Amino acid sequence: MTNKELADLIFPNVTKTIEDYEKIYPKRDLPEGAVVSRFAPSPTGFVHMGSLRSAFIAKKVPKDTNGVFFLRIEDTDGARTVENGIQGIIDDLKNFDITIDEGVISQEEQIGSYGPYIQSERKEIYETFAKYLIEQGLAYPCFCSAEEIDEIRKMQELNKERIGYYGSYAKCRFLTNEERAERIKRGDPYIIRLKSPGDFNKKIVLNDLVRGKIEFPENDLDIVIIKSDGLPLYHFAHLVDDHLMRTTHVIRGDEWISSTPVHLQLFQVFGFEPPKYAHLGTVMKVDENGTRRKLSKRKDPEAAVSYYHQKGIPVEAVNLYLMTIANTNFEAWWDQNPTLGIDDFKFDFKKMSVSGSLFDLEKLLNISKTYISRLAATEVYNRLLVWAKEYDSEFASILEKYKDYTISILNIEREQKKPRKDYESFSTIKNYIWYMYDEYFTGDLEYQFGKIQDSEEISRILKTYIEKYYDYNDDKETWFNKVKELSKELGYCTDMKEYRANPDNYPGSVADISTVIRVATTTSSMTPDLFEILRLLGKDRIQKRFEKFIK
RNA sequence: GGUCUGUUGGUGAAGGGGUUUAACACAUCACCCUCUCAAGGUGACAUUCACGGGUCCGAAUCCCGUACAGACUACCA
Repeated sequence: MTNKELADLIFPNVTKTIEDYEKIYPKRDLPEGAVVSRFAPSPTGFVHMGSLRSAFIAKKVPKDTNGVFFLRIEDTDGARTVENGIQGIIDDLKNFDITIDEGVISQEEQIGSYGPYIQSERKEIYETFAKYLIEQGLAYPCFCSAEEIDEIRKMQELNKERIGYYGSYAKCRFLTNEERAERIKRGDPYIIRLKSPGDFNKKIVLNDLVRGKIEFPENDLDIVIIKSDGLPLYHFAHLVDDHLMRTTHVIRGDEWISSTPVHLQLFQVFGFEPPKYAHLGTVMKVDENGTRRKLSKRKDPEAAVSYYHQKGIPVEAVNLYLMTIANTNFEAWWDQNPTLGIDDFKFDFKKMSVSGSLFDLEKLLNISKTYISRLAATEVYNRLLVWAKEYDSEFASILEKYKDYTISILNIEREQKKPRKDYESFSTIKNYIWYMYDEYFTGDLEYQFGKIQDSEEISRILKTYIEKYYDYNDDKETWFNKVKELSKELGYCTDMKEYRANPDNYPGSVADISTVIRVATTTSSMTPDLFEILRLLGKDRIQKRFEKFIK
């Protein structure tokens, strides 16, 4: 029995050939140096910070080179697939401004002419490639059961040999085509394995874009290419898809590095030019007990990309952070080119850290703070509103009701050379400005007075201030001079240097007087510029808030 | 067990044989500025690059070994 006959027996319905597919998916017509890259997750639901980082880089490189970035869904394992998993991935990518040129854009819809981009829809293509291999005698059906494989492994462990289906352990490799055909006809379950041409004693070199030259022994394992459910295994799907989709760069996590010899071999067997590989270090995190470990979707809320969306951390800030951990020279560049954005920066694989970087939420928040501080107040308002509409509808309605007022609040200490950096995310803004709204300034409030606690004294300060000194029309300088006059009248020190030198000579200073006014109007001793706050609040509200303390 | 990879301050890291007394950034601390806070400014923060050998006039940088960590070693991706 010939290999061709065996191949026809196994894949009777395959009518197309590899050549046919080469024509259907021709070489891409792209400018010199254009990179075609992809993000290829399993539909397990959410995108993890580490995957987002991969997706970010996989998108960035084509963007820099006028190439193509596509999204492929790797759903060949039913056990991993989650309901609405595809939608979850699409949403997460969308939320982080990772737009695709080709691929899956919704549960039902795909764009691009190199599809389908969902692996379960490509079964026929994989079969065509597998059939070719069988015809060439480069693949064979394997009838070994899970138990048999298990036994082989145990024996190998016992003999301290390399584990796997190879050499003389690859029992089904030695079956004749007649035996194979007979068992297939008999209905024995089987899978398809590659007849590996590799030699473990020979070396194969991978030129990784991030790590440089890595030497491996050749793969001599007869790996599974088609499972019993008829779907391909990752390695085989990668070969078929990335060849046909004309991927030039495979950018993926470094957990794949060990299987690259298999992938290289597969490309060699077909005579295809392999893509370039870039293996990215794992994103780590420090555990409670101080050890490093992979950022975990289960244990670390900050690992889920949706966390940032919920927190209202601007996408740009997350991207800026990803860029700083992706390319070590980005931060310095950004510092020198504050007006330029990520798009103006050219990514370089050589400027990547090889070992896994530690995920630093604090640094991300710092970047976020800086980013928000550089936005115009109206921009902050608009984005705050978008966030609030999704996560805090009560706040959203207040924001809408007092639009101009809110913008003025957000503008405090903003339009200056070094803007104030208070807000790390949209979700925290409310904590900083709630007291500006009467809707929130009700009920039992907790006032945190400073040095001056005596209620008689507080009453006296506020009463004198509002009756004698306060004038809505004062400018900032006049306003503060009046606070000083008030302090003087009540016996407090108006010169901070003098006060610090001789604190015992005074009951307190102008700072303490300011604090009383500040706390009475806001409950907090820590606020932005008090003059601005008083001006925005207006006399009526100030008076009303003072009443609580004036006897 | 095998195969790969990595290890520079609290963190991200630069530097790949000699102008590095190890850049820069985040964090921390101190001081300054200052009506509070934030911001900003100034300064402090690794006598040393996991450890042990070797090569060299000279090593964080090259070589060997050890330790530790991670990945892979599935009909998962």
